[in-house]
Amino acid sequence: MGSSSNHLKRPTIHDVAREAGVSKSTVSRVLNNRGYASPETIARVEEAVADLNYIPQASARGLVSQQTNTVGFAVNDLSSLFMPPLLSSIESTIRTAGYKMLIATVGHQAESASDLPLGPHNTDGLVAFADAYSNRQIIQFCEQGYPVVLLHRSPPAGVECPCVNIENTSSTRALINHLIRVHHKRRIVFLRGPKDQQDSLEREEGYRQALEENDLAVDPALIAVGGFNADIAEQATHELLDASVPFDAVFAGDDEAAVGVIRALRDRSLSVPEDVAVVGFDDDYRAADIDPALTTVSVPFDEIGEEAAQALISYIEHGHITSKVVSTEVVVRRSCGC
Amino acid sequence: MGSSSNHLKRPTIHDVAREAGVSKSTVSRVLNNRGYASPETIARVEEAVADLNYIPQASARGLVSQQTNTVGFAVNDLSSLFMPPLLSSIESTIRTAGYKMLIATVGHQAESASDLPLGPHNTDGLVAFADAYSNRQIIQFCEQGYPVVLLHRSPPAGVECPCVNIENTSSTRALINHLIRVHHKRRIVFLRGPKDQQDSLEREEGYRQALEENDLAVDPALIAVGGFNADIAEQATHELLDASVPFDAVFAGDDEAAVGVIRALRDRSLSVPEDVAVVGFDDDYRAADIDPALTTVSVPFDEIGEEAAQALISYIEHGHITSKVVSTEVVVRRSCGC
DNA sequence: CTGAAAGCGCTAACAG
DNA sequence: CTGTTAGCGCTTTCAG
Repeated sequence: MGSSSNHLKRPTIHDVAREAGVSKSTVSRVLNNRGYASPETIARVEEAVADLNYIPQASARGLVSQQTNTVGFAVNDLSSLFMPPLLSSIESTIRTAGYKMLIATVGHQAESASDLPLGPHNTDGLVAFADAYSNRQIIQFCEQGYPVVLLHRSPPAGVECPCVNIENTSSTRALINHLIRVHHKRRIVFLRGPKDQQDSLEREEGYRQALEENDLAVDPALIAVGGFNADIAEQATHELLDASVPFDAVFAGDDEAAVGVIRALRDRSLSVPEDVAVVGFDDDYRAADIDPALTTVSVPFDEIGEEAAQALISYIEHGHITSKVVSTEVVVRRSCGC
Repeated sequence: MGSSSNHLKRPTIHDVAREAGVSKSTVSRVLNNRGYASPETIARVEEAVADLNYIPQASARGLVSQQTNTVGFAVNDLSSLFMPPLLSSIESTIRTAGYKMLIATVGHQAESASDLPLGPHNTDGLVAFADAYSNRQIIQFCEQGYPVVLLHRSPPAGVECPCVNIENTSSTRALINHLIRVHHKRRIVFLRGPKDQQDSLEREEGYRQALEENDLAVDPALIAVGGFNADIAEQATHELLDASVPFDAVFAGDDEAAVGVIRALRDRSLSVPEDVAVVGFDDDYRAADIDPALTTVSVPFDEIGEEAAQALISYIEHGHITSKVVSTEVVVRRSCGC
């Protein structure tokens, strides 16, 4: 491997030292401005650095300092629509703090340890999205004292670990209440997200609470799986229709799924919101522009990303462990009937 | 920095060697399966590795091997809607090839070299999106023999460098021809993307060619800046309307801008496509679901990402330099009048 | 088949 | 204020 054509050897600190007529340690000192150095020495070193176009090698620094100045971001799927704001805010926050960002999609399976994609061997800490890492792995990280911040999930029992979550239950309750009280919907479908995902569980809880509050029974026939995914939700909607389960509204679990539900409904010549109201969760990029404009719950992904990144940095640098639940808010548009 | 609570020291190769009763070199050999080792030695080492939960430290490996097994992806903006498929395909391709992915947004300004976010000091190569890096920097990378693959842009004059681009001109020409020939549009606005961006330039060229082909003059009053951005495009549309420039169609430059154009038109009580046809470029996530469904040009971002990643890997590992133009295709929906 | 020894590029005491 | 001296954890000749 690594046999490209013309590899000009990159200059080392030694070359800079020679060029500037000083020792390596002096060069190191001025580069990290640690300790004093005479103004003219500094100038000579800086000139040599510029001349040779010298940049210190990250692995050499990392080896001696035992820090990578890199943080990881582990996700299950990079292609979700809320990733752009999330990634963008995390990246900019950690960059401002002087770190680099290593990204990996983690399949929850490849945990043969030997090829852990992100961990203490290559990062100073990481943000773990939802169920990218297993409980076992998270516990192990915590016990090792390796900084991890959980995103969209809570710590496993018994470990203390910073996390940032969103408010799911009460906003879902408000959303469903709107459907029931304002639009007089009675048979509301709920589409679950991926199995055991905390957001999905909490949204289901909000759904149940709203029904209860209004003395509506929870009909198991109205609960299906949308997987936070348009295709799965589209399919699920068709199945509900095929089974002749009567319903007058759908809470799709998230916006992605809502798009699938709307497609299926249209396909069956049902109109939204007249025949069936559809609501989502996330208020993603497209929510305001699709037809009909989607009633949903807005989630400030950029704020979440910034909080998570900030929490990680403060954990890494000061050992502070801080958690946060960011609030969300119902956004009423046309798809609910308004 | 780095003073978290309870840092249990991670095991080193030395600990594994002691635990397994062999030397460090033997452990290294079995871990990288280089050279022979007796089956029982292998077993003992593997057991020790598992027991101690040992993972080799990336910087130590990198220092000695002079490879990081990491590639960079440099973008100007992580929050674009085509990032998810692009990131996802790049990440999965390079992960399959055994690399990690370091991501950075590069502001084209912070090139004080000393803090180059991605470069030979921390990666084995990188994919550079559009104008994330300046010509000067790209040339320097090439001269150093540092592998760079350009995405959505061509190499600066004089350097040879793999790149993957999309077909802009002919698909734009086809798109505009459709507006002219099928829908009899005569005054078609073109909204430029970011200054000097190659995609924007090529799309403008396609626009001009189509007009010429149909003996229509290019009216400078119909060319404005949409910046590949909804807000800017919305604003630009309002300005055109305010200036009473007559037009019957808009090619927004990309889908993002098209959404902004549609918003502005609606705001002025103009109907799309009846009063004004609107077309975009990219066929992003929302294009099919907005109102009206957007006529656009579909761009296979996942294919592009995979090609770029593949090109980079083959450059890094074999020194092969291969370029590619991926083809795009007009997708006719409702917003053009169909 | 395995161990000893050297060194990757850098930083961090410690003297001067 | 600056140079000398040790390593950081790992891979890799080179002997055995």
